[in-house]
Amino acid sequence: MEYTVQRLARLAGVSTRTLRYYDEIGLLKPARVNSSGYRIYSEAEVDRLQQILFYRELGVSLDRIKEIVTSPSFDEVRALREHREKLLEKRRQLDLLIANVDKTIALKEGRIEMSDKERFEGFKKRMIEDNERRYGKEIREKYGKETVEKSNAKLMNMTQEEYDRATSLAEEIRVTLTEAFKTGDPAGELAQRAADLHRQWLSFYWDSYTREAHAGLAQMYADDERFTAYYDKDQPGTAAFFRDAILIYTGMKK
Amino acid sequence: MEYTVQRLARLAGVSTRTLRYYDEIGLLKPARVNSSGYRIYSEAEVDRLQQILFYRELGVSLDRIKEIVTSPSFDEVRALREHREKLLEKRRQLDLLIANVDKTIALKEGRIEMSDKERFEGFKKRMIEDNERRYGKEIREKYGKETVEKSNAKLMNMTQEEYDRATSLAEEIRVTLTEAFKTGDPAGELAQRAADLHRQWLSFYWDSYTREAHAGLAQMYADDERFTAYYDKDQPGTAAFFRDAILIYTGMKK
DNA sequence: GTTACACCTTTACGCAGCGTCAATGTCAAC
DNA sequence: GTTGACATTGACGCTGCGTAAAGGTGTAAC
Repeated sequence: MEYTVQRLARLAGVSTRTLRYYDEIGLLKPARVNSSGYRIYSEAEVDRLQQILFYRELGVSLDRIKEIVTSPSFDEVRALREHREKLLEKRRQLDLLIANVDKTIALKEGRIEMSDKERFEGFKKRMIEDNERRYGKEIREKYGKETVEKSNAKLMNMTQEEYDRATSLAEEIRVTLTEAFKTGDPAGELAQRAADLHRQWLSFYWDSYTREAHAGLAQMYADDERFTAYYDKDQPGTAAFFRDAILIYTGMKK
Repeated sequence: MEYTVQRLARLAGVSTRTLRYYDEIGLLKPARVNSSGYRIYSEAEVDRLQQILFYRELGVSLDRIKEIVTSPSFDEVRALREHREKLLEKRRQLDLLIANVDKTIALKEGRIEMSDKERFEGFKKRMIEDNERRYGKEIREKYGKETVEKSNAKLMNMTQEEYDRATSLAEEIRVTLTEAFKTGDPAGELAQRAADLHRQWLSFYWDSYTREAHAGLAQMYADDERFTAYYDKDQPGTAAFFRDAILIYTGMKK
């Protein structure tokens, strides 16, 4: 029995375009081509198409299907297992999305009044996500993956009291720094107090403190406009001043 | 504060290409364009971008996001709800896929020995699926959706005994028909017996038997090569002969 | 003043898996 | 000889950008 494209297409329940595409990508070539250029398929191609469609229904990519059906020694089970993993990952993503959509709907409707604790948890998570989005890749490159993960983990484990303490520390730093800047002396008492407060603040996020890392961070503050924008907001030059203060504090500069 | 593409891109953690694309599709246009054609964004655009990215993370399509962020009166909750439905549907599909992949892996590994009953159930299902794929659309058009659904439902409800009986009936038909064909007389005893057996066979699949439907099916058998291929395999002409026999049996032809 | 270099622009192909014209050739039947 | 069904290749479109390529700007350093 021989089939033209349309006959085979109807037999298998696919479109002729699909068959031509499969020919094009070398997934299913016709048994022969007649003198007018018509594609002629025979039984072997019917079987192969059935196999192809079987894997397609499982969501396997045509590329992968090609590997599977062309090499008879191909490890189908392994391929399927890997495919399964991908599907599971997709589902996890989907579940996350759905949960987030649900939460958003509930929030927009005002149905859920978040408790302080929940709000706090959500806030911490968002902070991490936000930080990730903004600086994640860069910081990971500079400080290594582990440092960042640990920092995030530490933040997630902070109690609200610790968090509040860290937040008020940040505010204290800002105030002290503003005053210190007016003295113009990064080695002065005020500037050094700001640097010390910053060390305390840091230890809320960092697992272990080293003067080198602290100095490195200070340098980054001054180099990166996204940080300087924050410190220089009221008094341009503050970021650089703060860097100098920390460099002196950590002993990296006289 | 004003931003060039790259600054805004870094701030929001997206690529410049993304921003230019959003400009292109009218999702996020810059506040203004300077004399050299540079895109200049300001605070309002930062906010809007944050909103866009928020919905993007929920998996909403850019088209939909556009609707949401452009018209302030847009019913966000409804949009989210619809989006949620789509996500759920996707997950259902995924779950099905995963289950099928699991089954396939187990089968290929030979881990599960299907019981006769399971094998039978699976076989019935496959038969229906196969029939669906091959003839579904066509038959639905000819006989109406209901007939087909009922037929499928009946098949699924058949016991194994009934199923075996139907299968052996089919074999009996084949044998009888082969002999009848040799007599060359579609009105003869053998041919009419074959037609009667076919009626019995049909009643396993059809909810209600009518001579008209039977005759119609016979006509289809002879017209459709996918059926004739089956009947004419050993003796070409058998399909037409069988049609004549049934037409006589049903009184549609003298 | 120019040279370097980072940053900007538009244009356009590529990705998966086909759907959907469009323009044109072939085959069997009336 | 003409219709009508079926075949062919070619090419664009869909989503959401990534990734060149080719060329203009901005600004700091020499």
